[in-house]
Amino acid sequence: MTPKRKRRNTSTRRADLANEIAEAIRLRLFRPGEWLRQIDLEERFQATRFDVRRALDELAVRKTIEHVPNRGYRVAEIDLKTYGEILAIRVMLETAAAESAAARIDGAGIARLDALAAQFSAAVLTGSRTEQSEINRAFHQLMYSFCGNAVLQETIWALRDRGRGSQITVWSSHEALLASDREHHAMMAALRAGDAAGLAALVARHVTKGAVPAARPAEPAAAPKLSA
Amino acid sequence: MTPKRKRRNTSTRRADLANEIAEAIRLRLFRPGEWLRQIDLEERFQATRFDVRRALDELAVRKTIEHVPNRGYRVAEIDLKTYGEILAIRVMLETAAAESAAARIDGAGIARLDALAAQFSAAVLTGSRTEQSEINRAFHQLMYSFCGNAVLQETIWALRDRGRGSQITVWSSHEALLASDREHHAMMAALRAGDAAGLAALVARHVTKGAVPAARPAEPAAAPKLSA
DNA sequence: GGTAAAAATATTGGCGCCAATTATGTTGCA
DNA sequence: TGCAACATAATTGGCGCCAATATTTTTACC
Repeated sequence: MTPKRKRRNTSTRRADLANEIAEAIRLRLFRPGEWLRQIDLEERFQATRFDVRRALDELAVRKTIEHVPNRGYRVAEIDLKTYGEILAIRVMLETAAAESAAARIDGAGIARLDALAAQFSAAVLTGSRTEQSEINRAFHQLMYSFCGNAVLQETIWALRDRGRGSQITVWSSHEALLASDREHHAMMAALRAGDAAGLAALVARHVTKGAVPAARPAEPAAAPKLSA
Repeated sequence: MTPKRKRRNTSTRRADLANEIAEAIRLRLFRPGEWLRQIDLEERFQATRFDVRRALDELAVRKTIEHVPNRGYRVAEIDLKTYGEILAIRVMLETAAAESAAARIDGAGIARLDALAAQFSAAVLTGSRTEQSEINRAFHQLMYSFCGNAVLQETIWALRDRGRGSQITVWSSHEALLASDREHHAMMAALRAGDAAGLAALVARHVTKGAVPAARPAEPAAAPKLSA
């Protein structure tokens, strides 16, 4: 097994490695609390130790992982309080982004979003959990991309990524998954009708209800409070 | 000039250096667009080159500075569009934080805030611009600290720091400075009355009006829009 | 056999060296 | 003098080495 490409462009490598690792964490290839050994990452991503360390540092700043001196880096585990805090902020930002998107999206955009909603519907039946997750991500990403505020989008995705390392089952049951799917189509209807307020309300519920603590899946979704 | 302390605790050094540099940028010791030469930073902060590079990397991730490969790092210059986008988000988050703080602050907290408001009033008359700025920062920091949402606070301050590298005069005139001072005291009145909605409205105006483009200082503050 | 000390192993992380790149200064030529 | 090509200096940044620290295994002793 000779190293296929020990060193490639070197400038793109550096920048993307952090995102590659972040994606692996999103896909649950590394679980919350798990240690990320530098040697393993070197091999898995065919990168130099130096680049690995840089990427880990970046992810630590982004709070995706946690750094323990002389122990290493591990996927961040966030407690329920912090998770609730993140949700509260997400509700504010995502409703705002959706409202703005409703006012700015055009026909072509709606068509593309529709396609993703349909893809999700299909994935609910046949796809894997990670497939569903990625399509869901793409749907919301595309929707918020019409809000016209790049910083707002960055902030939203930073928060979503940060909330990942929690003991939360995003779709705690198949019914929850179906509910998400229905809500996507309801959002599309609101978008087509130009009903910004309605869309915002849907998004608020979607964000809050989509993620239920794994321990108590039947808990009714509380009204979004600012503190957990 | 012998180096007083070339290496100190080494673990705190690393973590704090980024914040020290960030503070220097806040205080305008480095101006937007200015290059941060690693050798200079080494000497000024008595740190090793390695630590300097780490700190610069961190600030680049935080978007406080910008990295140009093979050129180095420079204080980020943000355009008016991005600045507007940041303001729009800040209005959302800071009004929410203020509203929550109003419901949770106690008498002792109000007293401490009052002290800072008084300090600001004094600094308006006698203090330097950076003094005013730091006291103002402390005032808002303390106020938001009562909101009960740590992530929200982090997010707010990340955005405030990020908006710093713009061609904006925060207090474009002495009148603007006086207005800020008056608004601080108005906020205190709202807090004492437990008027969360009133406080939120004040904060929204404060955030939006406090920062006026230097080029057109007389422009009336527009209603907060989501996109710039 | 169980526990504690000690050795061996594994992993992280500080740091210096120097190649690559860019900026600056100088020379030669029209 | 103005411009371009070249030489020189300054600066960044990749990377390997190995010391410091943590973890596991072995050994020794009760």
